[in-house]
Amino acid sequence: MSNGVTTQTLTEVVADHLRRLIHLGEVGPGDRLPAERELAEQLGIARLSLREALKTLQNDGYVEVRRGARGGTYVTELEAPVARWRARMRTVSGEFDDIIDFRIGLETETARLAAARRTPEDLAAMRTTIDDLTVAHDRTAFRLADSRFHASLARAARSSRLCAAVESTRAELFNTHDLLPFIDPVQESVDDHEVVFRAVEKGDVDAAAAAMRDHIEHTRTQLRAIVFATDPPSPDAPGATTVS
Amino acid sequence: MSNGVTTQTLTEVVADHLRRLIHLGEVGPGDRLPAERELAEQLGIARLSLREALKTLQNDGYVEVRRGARGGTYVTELEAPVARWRARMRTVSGEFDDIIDFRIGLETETARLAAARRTPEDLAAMRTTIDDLTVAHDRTAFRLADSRFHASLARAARSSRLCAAVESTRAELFNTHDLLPFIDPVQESVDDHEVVFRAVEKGDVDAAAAAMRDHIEHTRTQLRAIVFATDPPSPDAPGATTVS
DNA sequence: GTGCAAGGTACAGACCTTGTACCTTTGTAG
DNA sequence: CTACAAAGGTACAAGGTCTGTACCTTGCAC
Repeated sequence: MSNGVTTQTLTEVVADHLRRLIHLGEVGPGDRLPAERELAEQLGIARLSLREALKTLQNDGYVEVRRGARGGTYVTELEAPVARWRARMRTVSGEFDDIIDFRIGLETETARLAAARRTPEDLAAMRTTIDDLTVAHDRTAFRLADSRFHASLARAARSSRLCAAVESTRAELFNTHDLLPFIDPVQESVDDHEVVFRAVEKGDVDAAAAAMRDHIEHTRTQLRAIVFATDPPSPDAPGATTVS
Repeated sequence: MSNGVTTQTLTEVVADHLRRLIHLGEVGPGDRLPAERELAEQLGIARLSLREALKTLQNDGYVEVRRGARGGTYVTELEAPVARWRARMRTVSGEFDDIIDFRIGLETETARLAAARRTPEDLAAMRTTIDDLTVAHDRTAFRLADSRFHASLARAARSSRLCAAVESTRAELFNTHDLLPFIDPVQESVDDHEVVFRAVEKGDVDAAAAAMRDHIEHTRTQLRAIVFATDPPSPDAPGATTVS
């Protein structure tokens, strides 16, 4: 009738959770995570379970752990994970476009609903994230503001499922700005967000959906150029099957 | 920084898996599941784990278990789960529209991509499911054909994420045809599918998306009437907090 | 060089999952 | 009406996972 089912271990769940926070930019390179005991309590798990998850992230090159006073768990520059992600996008056929197509489905509808349902408070929240985006002076700040913009849009759409799915899907992509030196794509991206915002503000559902589609297609183009560049900035994997 | 994380037990995962098969119509009222030993092997789990999951489904009124020769696990008429689902949709504010909105986002994009990418084989597969739909003579057959239509569309869209998400979301709704005696909504539904199919066949992406949107809005209307009817066909729960 | 705030390690108890063996119920063939 | 076979029902021991608790080690700051 059907095939296998399995459970994840707590360690895996926690590792995924933390990885997602990093991918979404909630914590970025150089940041320190809370102390183990504290974080374990926040997550409602035993310290050992957390430690195992951190071990995984350490092996994957997401964090490094230092002992002693001023010790703790610090997010790395993410070179290794980015290289592995890039190798995977090149290797696994269709994966890249699959994610982008999915995002388009989710986010165009989100934009549409947001345009129909947004309150003045929603608009204010979105405005703030766009302002943050404009003044962002480094990758981490930019990425975080970007995530927050899409999240505030999803909140304005009043759809918890869209909200959750948008976030999950964003977490599957490293943001452009982790892959490139912090340069020109930025202005285009800021403009895109502005266009979406204006349409949502006006309450023009079709324009909002169209603007969002354009924005994500721009992202597709940018990312594709980086992922499939023949001149690779790859610090690690050659092109082989480093896929986990 | 964030809140709790947990794992599911195998029992929960298996129960969800089986519940989903029932919701999707892969097995319907009166059907018998494979014998415990056999099913456990298919799923790659111990018999005890499966038994615990079946116990859950039994308590929830999805299946009944009979002993002896000709014994086994049989899917019920689903009255209790449907009543509980209905109570929940009435009670949890916004849940109902949340699910429908999400479906619209997923399935309009699916239709759009399917129209752009479908091969002759895809069209043939879709045609088959529509034919099944037309000649379906009972709830179960209808529901299964309906699920299959949407699945074949998602396959034509060549997007594994959309495919998976469409299926998951469909599993969150009991199909209309479990909620009503088998009557008039059917013809409208068949026509809707036909319209979507024609647009996909023609390769008209906008028409396909629009047709799908209309179809799901029709479903919303139908379902809403049933869920929020003041004259309840409720065989079980009054209207109270039977929500699990 | 002492204090202290981290991470590192160890261990026992509770719970989950598995594999295996055996018992009970019940329809039906002979 | 008896015996068989095909199901579910029960029991148990071994191994894995998660938790709580206690204690050790490292290395910065004063």
